[in-house]
Amino acid sequence: MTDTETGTAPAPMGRRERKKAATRQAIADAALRLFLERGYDEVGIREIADAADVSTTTLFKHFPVKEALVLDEDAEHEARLLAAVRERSQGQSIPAALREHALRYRMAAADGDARFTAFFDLVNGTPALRDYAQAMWLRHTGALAQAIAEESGLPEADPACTALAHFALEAPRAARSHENPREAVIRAFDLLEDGWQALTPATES
Amino acid sequence: MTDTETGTAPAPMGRRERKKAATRQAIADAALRLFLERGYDEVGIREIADAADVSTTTLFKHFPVKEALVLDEDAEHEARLLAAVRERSQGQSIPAALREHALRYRMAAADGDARFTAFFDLVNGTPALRDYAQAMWLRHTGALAQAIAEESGLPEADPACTALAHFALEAPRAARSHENPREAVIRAFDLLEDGWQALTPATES
DNA sequence: CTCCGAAAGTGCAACGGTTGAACTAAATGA
DNA sequence: TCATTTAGTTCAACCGTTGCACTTTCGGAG
Repeated sequence: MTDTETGTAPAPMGRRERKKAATRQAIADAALRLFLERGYDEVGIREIADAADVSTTTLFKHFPVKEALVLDEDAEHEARLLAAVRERSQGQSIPAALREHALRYRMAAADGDARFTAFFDLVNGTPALRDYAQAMWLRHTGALAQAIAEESGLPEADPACTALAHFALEAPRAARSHENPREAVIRAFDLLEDGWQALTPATES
Repeated sequence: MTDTETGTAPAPMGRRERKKAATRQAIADAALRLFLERGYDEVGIREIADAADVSTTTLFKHFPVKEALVLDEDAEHEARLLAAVRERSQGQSIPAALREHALRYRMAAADGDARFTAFFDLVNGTPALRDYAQAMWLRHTGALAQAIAEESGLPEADPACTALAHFALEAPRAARSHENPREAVIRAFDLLEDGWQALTPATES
């Protein structure tokens, strides 16, 4: 959340952009603090704007919708997703790499620090945020499908690539209803793994 | 849409329930007419209520949200879905049966009558309605997973059943981005077909 | 038959997210 | 230095949705 040295902007920004970024950060901070304190649905937009000392109009100039106050569109997420496929270890299949990624980045790890866990719980405990997050992941379907096509040697337009991409991104959601989501995700990827193997003509490098 | 002899209520209703049903129908008719004329987003709730000569409060007593004015929760949809699995032809695999169902009931057929096509286009051309419809389908995941478990002999709690159910229901959406969605759906189910075959221990009847 | 309670419907006011319009103020760059 | 951007403001509204208090009307039990 606190973007301390996230390396997002090593480019020297002018006073203007710095102020803009500061305002944005102030809004996001205020929002997250209030949400964690009282719950997403119990905090209104106007209240957040007040806490950050801006007008609601300004708030919406920085974040298109309320959910975005919590879930920032992050280019890193997509980068990591594609990297998981492209830079997978030797001999690892594409579905296996995607499973690893899903387990690492989308299933709550009981160990992480408290701040992160609280954030995770906030998202997972609020339907609006859950849905928004899932929709964000799905927006990477096209890019992921393309990466899969390149890595597998299948024609880029092969719908099988899109299908694998979409299913892989949906797997965590499908697993959500089970007692043990991690196990369920693993099993879901078993399905994809076997199906993919049958579909792909042993072209993998 | 017009439930002329849909067989939904052969039970003799009292005057009261008949009036209620009539009001509901009047609202739905007015809404659909206006939506088709001017587009979903261009018609407000208050206007629909006026057209049906009821108050907005009454409208919301019949339909929980705006989208429901177009997409009625229909028990038949789930029944057909489960029947597709349970009453599939001899030797047909479960994924194959699901593919058939998806192609038949979820991909626009260019031939059908104009009224139906217009309705289909309205839904598919309005993001809010598309999403709502997809969410409705996904609500059948649990029931479908159970049916799959029964038919396949896998333990009912096996996440693979949920995974197959979820993926099958998501397939049409995954195919949406392609030029030829039908072909894309077919290919998506190839993936599931092969994966399922590998997972299932030849227990099928 | 009558009367009571349930349920349909009404009217109105409000809330919360979101948008538009008209405007101010500050930073930028020529 | 001046003109152009553009972040930010203020205010008012829209839209979906909900709550409240109230009326009407049907249905059933005494």
